[in-house]
Amino acid sequence: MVTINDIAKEAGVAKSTVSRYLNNGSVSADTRRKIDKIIEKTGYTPNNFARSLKAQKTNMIGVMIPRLNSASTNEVLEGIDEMTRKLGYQLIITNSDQNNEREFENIQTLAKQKVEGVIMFARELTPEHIDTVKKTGTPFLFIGQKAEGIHSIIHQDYQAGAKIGTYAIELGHRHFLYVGVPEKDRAVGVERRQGFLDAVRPVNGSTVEKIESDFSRTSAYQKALAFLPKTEATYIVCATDNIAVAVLKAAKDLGYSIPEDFSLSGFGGYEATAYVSPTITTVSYPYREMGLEAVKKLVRLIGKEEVPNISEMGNELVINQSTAYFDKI
Amino acid sequence: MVTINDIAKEAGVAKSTVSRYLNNGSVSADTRRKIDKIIEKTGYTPNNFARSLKAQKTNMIGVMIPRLNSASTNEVLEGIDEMTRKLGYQLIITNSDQNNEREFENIQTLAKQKVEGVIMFARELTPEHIDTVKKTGTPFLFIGQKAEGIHSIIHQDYQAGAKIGTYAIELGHRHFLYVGVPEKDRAVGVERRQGFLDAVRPVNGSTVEKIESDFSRTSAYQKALAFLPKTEATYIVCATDNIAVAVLKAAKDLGYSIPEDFSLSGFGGYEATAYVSPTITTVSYPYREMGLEAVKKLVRLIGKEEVPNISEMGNELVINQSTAYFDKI
DNA sequence: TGCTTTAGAGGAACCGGTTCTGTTGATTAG
DNA sequence: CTAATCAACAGAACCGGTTCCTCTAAAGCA
Repeated sequence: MVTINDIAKEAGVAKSTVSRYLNNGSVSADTRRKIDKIIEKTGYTPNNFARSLKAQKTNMIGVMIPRLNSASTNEVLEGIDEMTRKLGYQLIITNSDQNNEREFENIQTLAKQKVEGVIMFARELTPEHIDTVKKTGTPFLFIGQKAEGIHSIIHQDYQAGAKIGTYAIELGHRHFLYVGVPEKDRAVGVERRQGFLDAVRPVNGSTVEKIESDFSRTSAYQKALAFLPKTEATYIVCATDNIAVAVLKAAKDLGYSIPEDFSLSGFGGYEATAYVSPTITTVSYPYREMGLEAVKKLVRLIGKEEVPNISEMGNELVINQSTAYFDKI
Repeated sequence: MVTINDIAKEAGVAKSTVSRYLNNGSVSADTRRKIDKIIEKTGYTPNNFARSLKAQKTNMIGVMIPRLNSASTNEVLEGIDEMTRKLGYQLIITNSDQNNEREFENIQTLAKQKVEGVIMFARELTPEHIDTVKKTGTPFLFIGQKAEGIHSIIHQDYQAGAKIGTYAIELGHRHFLYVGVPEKDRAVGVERRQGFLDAVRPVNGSTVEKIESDFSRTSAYQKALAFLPKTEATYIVCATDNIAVAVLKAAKDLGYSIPEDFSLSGFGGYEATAYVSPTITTVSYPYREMGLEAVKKLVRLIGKEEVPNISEMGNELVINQSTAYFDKI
């Protein structure tokens, strides 16, 4: 590897001069030209490690995601990437594969890497998570879940659930099937559902059947195949767009028509909902903006500025073809 | 920040002792206990930079992707992530947003970061790319495209195209519409198409109309809306699954039935093709395996082992519901 | 008991940069 | 003409680790 010493030696100057050349200036035109040429020739690039070591600043931000193949995660990531670059930071992305052990590991790894802050896509949050995070002393920002004493940025999941509930009731539906996800994910598994339930329950004669899937399409598809024939629901609420796409597919494969036999909706606002037939009604979340906000907020945290503990992102009901009036009342 | 010096001072030992404690051993049980306690108390984590600086080894691998919201990229990334972790490396992911300038920038950034090797998802490859890469002196591996003098791992795109061509001819189709992507992406834009054309052209009376989209669904959807009504084709070949999903949607919106009015196929084997109706015939690519292979190959390159210049991954025709015999001959 | 071996620890050098201090020769002000 | 100023550069210290060399005291051996 070519180092600053090699450059200095070859140019016949002190390495401090080369360093000055690389940074602020105060180098004569003559020396400048000499160094220029040698760097060009050798293809020298300064070692960022050595730099960071002295500067006590790594300019790196860590991101921890639960899995790589999630549309929502990737949209947030795009936002993070954009803002990160804009603010002059470098991203280190680690994947935990939805595995708690690997999350702990990754928190450690990022700490060793001396990233200046970490954005973590939270799923299930155990006390051990909170503990590990606090021990690092590194600024942390959770995305998607809130936790005592740690800054976070979340969706208004309860409100999103309520929007769907209210909308479905307005359409005249009274019998619902809720395809949910495990409660370990509080935001999606509990709050989103609760918002829906609270909007629907007060209405006379309403019923809600519940089944639980995970976040994968295969699981939702299987559950739907088994459950659709025996439900009395006229409206199927899916906890995510992915689940909705899978349930739609299952319904079609069983010979049902959407929205004639069932109305159907998801949450998220993924592109996929617009490229199936019928297009799926959903609540659209501002993923990209969330990524932008997350980085801005983290950077303020790094700079030890005052930042509100919890930020919430809004969302918006998007009515598509998969939902219709229940006119057989 | 807590450093090894702080630990040493507090324990009343030399920092070399603490270092030995952290690494190989040769520390008395007594001292070990003392240091143990202090590290626990202070939450000390060794600074990887300082370590790398001395060790001349960063244990980092850089990955450069063109965009974050691509299903195929993410599947390859999963494979990369898995193998990377297995072999004890740390991933730095940079996104170039399909922008050449940013690719050059990122190559520089990764070089400064002193990653031990880089896996780059190649799109358009200009001489400047090759040049920039070679100048870094860092081991590089291209995914998806080959380039003179740089190692790469690619799909058998020509063969994949030929598979679709042969299959469509067997079904009795003679008139084709090829929805392609720009030729700047040689693998997808040229070779995949050429494989198809070479399989189809020799057949008597066959015709191929061509339109060009980009990799986005919106673009493909718009083009299809305009073009489907006037084509004489009975089989639509889409250069990617994403395009196929969009064309399917457009066809439905125009009132066509698939495969009754048109047969339709894609390339890639994304999950999405299985969750639309009808399911889409495609060629399935081993993305995850490609990621695994890529890291293995790169690590061999880093270790200066002999590695074949180009590795090819196979692929497999997956027949689904979107293609049918053309029986009106 | 005396000599050799070895475990455990300290000290210094080193990795590749940045930055502070000091020196020198030329330029400018008085 | 002398004193003050300044640009340009050299040299040394430092960042937080690792590692090599050296020293000492205890253990092993004859």
